[in-house]
Amino acid sequence: MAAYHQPYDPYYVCHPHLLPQLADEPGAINTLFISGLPDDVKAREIHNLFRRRPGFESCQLKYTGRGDQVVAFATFSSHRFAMAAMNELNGVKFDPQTGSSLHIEVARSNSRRKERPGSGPYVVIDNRNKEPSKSQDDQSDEGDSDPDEAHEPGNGNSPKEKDNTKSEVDSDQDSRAPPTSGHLEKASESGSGARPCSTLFIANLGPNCTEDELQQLLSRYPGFSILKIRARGGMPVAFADFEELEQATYVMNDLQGDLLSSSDRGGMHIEYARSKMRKQ
DNA sequence: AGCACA
Repeated sequence: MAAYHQPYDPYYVCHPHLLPQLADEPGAINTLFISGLPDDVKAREIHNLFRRRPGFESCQLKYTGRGDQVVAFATFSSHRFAMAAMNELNGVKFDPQTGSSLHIEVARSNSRRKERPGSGPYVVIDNRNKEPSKSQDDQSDEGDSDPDEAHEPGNGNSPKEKDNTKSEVDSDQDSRAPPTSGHLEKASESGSGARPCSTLFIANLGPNCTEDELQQLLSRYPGFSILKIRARGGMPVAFADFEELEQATYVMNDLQGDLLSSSDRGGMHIEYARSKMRKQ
């Protein structure tokens, strides 16, 4: 079926302002923190990565000054949109050459640094050691340093370092179907297609995955209660129950695509379980 | 793509 609005725009994904815009509770974070970027990443690349994601508002690239480390922030019009983008892009391979993959988390605080007409398309913050000879080389926008954002993100619970390897980033090619094509529906919590549940379903485990291995990993997260593994003849799958939905969601996002030492077929695939684990 | 326990 042809999209009766915008039939000819290959860049068309969907218009954020047409999507159901559930109001964020005050204080909701709508900014993502992106690390795992190659040190030669360009602001343009970050912009291209996010610009067609529903609800995208602005992004900025930041040279932290710690070595060549570069991080980025992307701001969306709502928390949900930010989560959707995070779920789609987290763990994605950003540079096929080096194999570096994106690590995306919710930022510690919202970016106040919106895209401003006067400041050019990309916001770049350069904290690299200012060599006397070399003035600010980038299109940095203003003088005030950045009091707003958080580098080492962490929602109070971020015990790990990752090495994911996942799908290819679709950054620039505009060939993606809109997640929502016009008609209203409860914005899906994305991530899994399933509806949110405080029990997680963990698949793509290797045949040698042990309950112990998963237990070790999961027990580092707040709210984790019970793990169950089923082999059911085929590959093992696991169910992990959490006290709160938010804690399950955090773990799903944090561990998505991660490799276990027993993994032999890629990283874990984590979704919300179809039903909450029965308390017993 | 794979979702159990009651």
